[in-house]
Amino acid sequence: MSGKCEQCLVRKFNSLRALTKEELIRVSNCKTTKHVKKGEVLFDEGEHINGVYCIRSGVGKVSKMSDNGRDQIVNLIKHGDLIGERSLVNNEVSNLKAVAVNDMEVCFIPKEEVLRDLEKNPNFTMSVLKNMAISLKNADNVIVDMAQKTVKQRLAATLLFLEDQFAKNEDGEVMETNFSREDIANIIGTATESAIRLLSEFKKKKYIELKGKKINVIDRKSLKELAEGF
Amino acid sequence: MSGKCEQCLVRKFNSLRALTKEELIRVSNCKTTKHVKKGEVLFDEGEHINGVYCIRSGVGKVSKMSDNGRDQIVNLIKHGDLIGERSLVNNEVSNLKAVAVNDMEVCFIPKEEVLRDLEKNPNFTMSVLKNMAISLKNADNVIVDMAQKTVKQRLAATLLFLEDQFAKNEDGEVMETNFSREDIANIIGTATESAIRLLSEFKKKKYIELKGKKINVIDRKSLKELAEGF
DNA sequence: CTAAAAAGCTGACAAATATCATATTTTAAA
DNA sequence: TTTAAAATATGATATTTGTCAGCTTTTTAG
Repeated sequence: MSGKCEQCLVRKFNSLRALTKEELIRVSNCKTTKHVKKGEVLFDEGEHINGVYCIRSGVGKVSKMSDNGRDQIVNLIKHGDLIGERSLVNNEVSNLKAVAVNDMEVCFIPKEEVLRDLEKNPNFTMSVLKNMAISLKNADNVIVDMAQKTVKQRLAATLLFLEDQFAKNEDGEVMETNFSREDIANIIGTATESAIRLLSEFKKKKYIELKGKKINVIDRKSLKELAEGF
Repeated sequence: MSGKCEQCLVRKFNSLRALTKEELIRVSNCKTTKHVKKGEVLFDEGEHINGVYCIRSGVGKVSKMSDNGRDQIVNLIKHGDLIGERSLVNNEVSNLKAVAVNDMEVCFIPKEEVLRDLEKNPNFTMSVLKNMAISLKNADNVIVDMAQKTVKQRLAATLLFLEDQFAKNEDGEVMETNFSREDIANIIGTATESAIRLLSEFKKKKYIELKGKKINVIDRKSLKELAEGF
């Protein structure tokens, strides 16, 4: 155990903020905290998760293996995110795999406690419902982009997204995320070589700077126009 | 008004089955029934839906316009489906457009009634939540397919899906759905010509029969293998 | 019923993307 | 530190997919 949920700021970002003080104390008492090193698996496809994870720090990738044997990343997670509610709600094994991209600190809240709160606290349930509705809307947008945009457009959009969401950590400091070229390819759904090639092209056109794994966007406007199809 | 919800079998297929008898009577009294002719718009992007639609009969396509001006179909709806909960839960205008593929009969339940039931009946809320979790899982699968499968594989998968889900109506009779070649292209995310070309190829290979709009799958096995990447 | 419009179809070609091969650089392990 | 393995990079080429053009068939409106 590491710290109390009542004092943890991370919960402010997710549905746990809808819990009452008493519920939060109960959660705090039954939760476990876990360190997941870069590259380690938080949970895998087909696993019974039996609870939800609340991300305290670090970055993770959530993916699903496709028939052709390539992992497709369907979500990225960072501090404040809650993951596992879906499998929990439907009482199913996980259909996704979560791997740490950077070292992560996560709290695990057992299923029973979450289900109890869902039953007893309508505010909590509505909050989970709202979050799921937002996720579903985002998923629809991703489907449209995957279906209709070129790889180049998707890469441009993804670079902007990563800059917005993962360039700084919870304290606003510059964060060194460890997304590999393969990760980026698996986000946009293309071959690793294609992703690398396009990154080189963007670099040549001075849209971005490449410093090892760190990608700095230097021409937001051009990337944005590209992503939206100019 | 056309019939009472209490006696409508369609509700058995969706979250409305979680309502109590009293709630159902209230719903029945405030709902309105609407006929939507083939090609007509049920609701459009940016519109305040202000309620949910329960589909009694017919088939509809749910799509989103992409930046490049092409509609991407993200969902197909038929009898028993409920649509509009997402925008309702998040109190947002619709991000999607729904158009009738065949003549439809739909019931509209006003927002206030649905919100009231969500607040008062935890079983209903949990049911909506479960359905949304299922939709989210499906959306993830679509993302993976869009990103990782070829157009040919996606067409094969879509033909099987349409055969399973839309070949027969609510009474088990053969249903003549009116999906155009363009609709099919907009489901799999490709150019209409490409979809047509591949359909011709599948016909030549005796995977399917083409009789006007009606597409009959005659070699499920081959299509399945193709879709899964043999 | 008939004309016009829309949908369906096919070919030719161009553009986008994947694959394979190989070299270079970076990272991790001994 | 040294060495092996992994990640990154780039070229050559094959495959897939999109676009444009023209034609035929089907549907719709008058």
